[in-house]
Amino acid sequence: MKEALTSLLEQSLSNLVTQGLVPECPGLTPQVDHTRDASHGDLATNLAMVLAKRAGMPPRDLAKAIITALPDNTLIARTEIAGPGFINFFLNQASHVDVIRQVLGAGPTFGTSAVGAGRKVQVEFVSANPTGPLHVGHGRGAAIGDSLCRLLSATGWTVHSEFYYNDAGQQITNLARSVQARALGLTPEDDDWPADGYRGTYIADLATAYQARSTVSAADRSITALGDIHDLDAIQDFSVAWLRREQDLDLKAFGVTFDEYFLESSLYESGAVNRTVAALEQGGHTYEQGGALWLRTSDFGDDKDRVMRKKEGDYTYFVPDVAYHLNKWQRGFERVINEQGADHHSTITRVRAGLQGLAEGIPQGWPEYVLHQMVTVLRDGEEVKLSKRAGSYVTLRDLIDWVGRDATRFFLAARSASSQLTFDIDLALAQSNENPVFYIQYAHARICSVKRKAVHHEANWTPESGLEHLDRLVEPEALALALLLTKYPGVVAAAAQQLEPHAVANYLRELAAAFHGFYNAHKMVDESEEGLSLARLALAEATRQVIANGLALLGVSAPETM
RNA sequence: CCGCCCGUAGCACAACCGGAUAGUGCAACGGCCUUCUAAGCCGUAGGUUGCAGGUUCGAAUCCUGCCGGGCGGGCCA
Repeated sequence: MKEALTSLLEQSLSNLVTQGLVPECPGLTPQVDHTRDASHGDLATNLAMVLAKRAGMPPRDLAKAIITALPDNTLIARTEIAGPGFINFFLNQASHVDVIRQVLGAGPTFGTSAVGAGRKVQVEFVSANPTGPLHVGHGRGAAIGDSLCRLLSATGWTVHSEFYYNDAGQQITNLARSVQARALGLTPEDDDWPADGYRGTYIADLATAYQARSTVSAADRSITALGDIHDLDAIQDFSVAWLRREQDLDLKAFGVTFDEYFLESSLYESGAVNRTVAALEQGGHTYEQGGALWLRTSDFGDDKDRVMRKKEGDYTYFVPDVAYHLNKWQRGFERVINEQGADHHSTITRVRAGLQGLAEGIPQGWPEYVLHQMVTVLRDGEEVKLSKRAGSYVTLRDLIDWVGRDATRFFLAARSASSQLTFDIDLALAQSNENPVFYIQYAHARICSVKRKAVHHEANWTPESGLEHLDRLVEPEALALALLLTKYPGVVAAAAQQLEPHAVANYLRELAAAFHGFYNAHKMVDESEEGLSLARLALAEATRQVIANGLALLGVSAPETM
């Protein structure tokens, strides 16, 4: 609809240029927007105000000229010049309801597009190290990252989702020592407890499982415990697998899966880390100082240089990160999106600097990042700290258990990633039945109920048969609802393009409200009004389809009954 | 001291990337079920968009400076 009007305006413009009223403006596409207020029409453009200066005409006069130059069409009932020079378009009835036919025809694919053209994009998210259960922050990353995958896929990209984790390193050694200490009967309160040990109760469970010689299977590995509490390597291998399985269960409960799990250790084993360092040295981007090897990241926009290899000979964390991203590039991902917590934002400059130093032709802004701000968890009015070591943090599993999967996903994905987020446990509990997600799901279930009713009423009362009676839809509530449906493809396209899943959530809330209003104002199934009832059924079904499509993008279920 | 993010109604958040009278949910108040799901609808109340300037037809949005909050600025990850 927007596109149709934009094209009409472009024709009007070229007419005006021909007449010499307006200078040529290459690259200018008229901006058509949905209005906020129905009294401003269905759609509006600010074109006259944008062009007024260049045309040397008052905006309202120019608006009049633009309208006069519009080609004949069947879409617009009337136009209006308003305020400082807006042109408001009032669509005719047929233009409003035509979308119903489109939605029913396209079904689950309504709103999808092919802008990605099948190109490869990799989305890395969660990437928690296997040292504890997933916390709320990981949950936010999972909700946003998974939704991004769905959005990109819906807009024609070939999406590869990936989870990267460190299965060796110092943190993992601490983990193994902690489990060993538990197995030896120590508790975090004892003096002999490892200095940087993990204190959570899951460590005790892990120690018990290890000593019981349990077998655990995670998404990417399976192992049986040896049970020898003096074999630190064995404890470490088992612990990693055990925690990977815990995280898998959390993600599964959250409805999130990955195409690939990538191990940091593999970058060392394959020699990729060493090759990366060698390439950076050859490129002349490194120097030695104080016994350490430094990378001149300041040549690439960092405010100071960074250590790559410590005095002791170990690499710092961002070196394997650079090697990892080179690997992504070599796998052919022209586009890579990393979704991670904002506390890691300083790695962006370093990783990009390292990649530039490799001179592999990697674009400067590659990879892209979506950073989500921290989640603050309130309980009893007090902040619960998200400390992995403390073991007292709120886990993703806790949230799912308390408020349910759908509400948790919606809550975490329905807000802009760049905003800090307060997750008030008590509020979430108290409002679990009044969460916005239920409002949307309820609209879906209601429509399903109406359809059941209609089918029982008369054999031929199906939404599809309503397509012949769309001219019966004339009430403001019906037309407003139909107009909202036309916005959906644009919402999906914008959300995918801007990497903002929360736009879909906001739209769905708006759509559900429009439906609830329509439902309450008009009887859907009325035996004395067959044509009208059928038309309303068609509109309801189109609404249901869009709600289902939108909820799917957020990974939220669309129940048929509630 | 420097960098990134943020500041919108009592609370949690939106605002189609510069548009018209700043919205939604919760909380508060008043109505609506003998009829399709009341997890709903209709209405009332609630705001100097942190503060002060600037840019322009037009600013919550862009620029500058303050104030306040979060996260970074480790040879930690």
